[in-house]
Amino acid sequence: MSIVLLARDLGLSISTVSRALNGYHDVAPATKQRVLKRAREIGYRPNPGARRLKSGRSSLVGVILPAASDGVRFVDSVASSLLGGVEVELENGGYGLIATMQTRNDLEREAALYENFIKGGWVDALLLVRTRVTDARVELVRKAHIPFVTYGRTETAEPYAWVDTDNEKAFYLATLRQIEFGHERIALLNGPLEYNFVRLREKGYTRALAKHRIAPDRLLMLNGDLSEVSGYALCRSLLVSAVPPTAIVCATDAMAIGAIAACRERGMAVGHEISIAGYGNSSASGFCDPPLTTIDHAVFENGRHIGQSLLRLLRAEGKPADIHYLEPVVLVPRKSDCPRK
Amino acid sequence: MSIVLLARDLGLSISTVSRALNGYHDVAPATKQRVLKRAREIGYRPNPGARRLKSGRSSLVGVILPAASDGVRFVDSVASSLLGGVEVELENGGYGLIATMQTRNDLEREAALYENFIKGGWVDALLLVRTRVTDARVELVRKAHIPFVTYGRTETAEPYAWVDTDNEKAFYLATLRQIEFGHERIALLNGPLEYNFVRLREKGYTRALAKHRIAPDRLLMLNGDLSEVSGYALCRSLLVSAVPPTAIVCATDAMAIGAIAACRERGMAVGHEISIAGYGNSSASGFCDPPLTTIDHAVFENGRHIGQSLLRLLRAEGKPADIHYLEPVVLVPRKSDCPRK
DNA sequence: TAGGTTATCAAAAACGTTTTTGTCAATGAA
DNA sequence: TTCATTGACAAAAACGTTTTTGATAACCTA
Repeated sequence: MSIVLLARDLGLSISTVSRALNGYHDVAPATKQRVLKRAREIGYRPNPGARRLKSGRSSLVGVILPAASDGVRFVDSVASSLLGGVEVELENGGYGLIATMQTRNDLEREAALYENFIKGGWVDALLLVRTRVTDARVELVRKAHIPFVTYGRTETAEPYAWVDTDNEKAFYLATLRQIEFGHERIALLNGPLEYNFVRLREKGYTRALAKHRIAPDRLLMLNGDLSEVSGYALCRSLLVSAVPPTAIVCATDAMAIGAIAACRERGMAVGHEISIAGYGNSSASGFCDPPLTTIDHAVFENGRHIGQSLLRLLRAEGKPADIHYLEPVVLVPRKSDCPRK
Repeated sequence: MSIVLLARDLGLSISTVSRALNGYHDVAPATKQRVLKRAREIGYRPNPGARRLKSGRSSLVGVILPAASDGVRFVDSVASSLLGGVEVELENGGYGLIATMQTRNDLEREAALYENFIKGGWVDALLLVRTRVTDARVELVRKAHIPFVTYGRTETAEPYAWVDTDNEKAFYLATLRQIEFGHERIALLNGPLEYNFVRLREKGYTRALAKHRIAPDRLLMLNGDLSEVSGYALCRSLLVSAVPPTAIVCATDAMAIGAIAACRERGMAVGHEISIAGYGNSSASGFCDPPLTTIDHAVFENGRHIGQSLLRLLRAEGKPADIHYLEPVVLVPRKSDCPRK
């Protein structure tokens, strides 16, 4: 019964107080200031449940963070910066960010989880991360008529708002660098094919090969989860193959670090006898041996773009079809890759 | 107007439907089943705002994830597993977990953030992570009369519910191992002293030294943030000092990896000429060169304990003073540490 | 001066639940 | 038979907002 107390304290009606607080124009500037001041003094906080119930708005944006248990983590390295950026922008716009965890990676339960989260009515908009090539969530959320932006693109007919890193360019650059080093047998250690960014990286890789008329070799394009273990195992299998690659580009720095370990195990000098590149410019990438040539991209900035996009949608300042941002990437040359021997 | 539609559809009163849904005993078993069945068919979901408004319960537990920008990250490696465990347990108990981000590490703003989050009334209970030696949040949350459990302990007079990893034991073990290797000048690369786990690790370290009557040397106990960069810089400063250590125990695997890089730079063979140990058993720790001797602990299990503790508090099945869990740790010996030369 | 417009505030009706209180019949005990 | 008890449901009052609709006085304009 908080706004009534505030109103009583001020000798005003509840409605006037409410309208003053919400910036309506039919309240005198003087009283508006008086209300604002007293509200601050008294520490008044509108009950979000009541506000949500009446107005239908919660001033909250939601995100569901994918599972961590299956090795394909999101919460880890990237999310921290990304969500930080989102939060910073949303805060400026008077919105908050809440996240909930997705413990299992089960498509059936995923739909139910999103359904619950949306219909639950906790949030005014949604952020979708880790988009798949075909992603049922996009349709599900669209049907719920709730504004959303995706981090990463997906294949769908209808236009939607997205922010993405230029994965295709990243692997085009990384692969091109290996080709310019004289490599022809270049392996790609990629992630699970269901994810859209994995496809884009493959596309960038093959485009670079095509530019130099190198026929892509299916045996050199491997998929794992994004971890060190996976990078180690895949690289190991490559090294014992009939015609091993002379260069390897990896979908994550973690995979590259695993690959380096596999090479070391077989006595191959990475950065001399074999060329390896990673992706992400993780904090570890500069300190492994040899320091990793990798791709840097401004995740925090990306988060800010997402936040801004969400605000535009929430304020109906733009159509989803017009809201896109492709984050540039930059190659960070270090010592893990080298000219062909 | 959803429950009224359901009630009308069933030919029952709103109150009966509500009481059936909430498991009260003054509704006939037959009608209860009928209501439950129809509710499922129709996809009825009680409006959480209205429920919260009326009953004061939201069935949600909240956690505020500390800043990521200052290098002392939490969201990264640990939180992913921890929150996964929390979520799994809460789900069993009919509760959800929501998180919000703390973008800046400003104590003033932190208080306001917690105040807002609690008074906002979104959650029924709170999880506090990354506890400091003296932590104002604990008092703040206690005064708000909302159940909470901390991950990590703190110094406070009043009893509270906590779950913690045995940091003291971990560094006792790690240091003891170095002593048994014959080392006497053992450095400790620790985190920011404000955090309680940092103090506990220092305590374990000094206890091991004391056991073998080695006088602790303040010059060997360094503090940084938990990153590779920091580990690199601190190790570097140690190596150029008058009497460099022969062994280094680090507060994180990341720091250890940075330290290894510093040693490599000076041509020192880690695992032969110098002994280094990490903490956390991160996925990278097994793949760096040399593979890292480190401390493993079951973060996910820890999360489950937190979830269970929260449920006990929410159901008033226990007093905070009785709810404690100290997670055991185990040393994972690998190749980065070695006997003194 | 009369009529309409505007500025400022108030009254009251919602929003969708939960919970308190009440009703009514059936049951049991005396 | 009578009166208290119980079992199963319903009516209605909240919870704390926002929003629609009204009301009053002050201000214009002709």
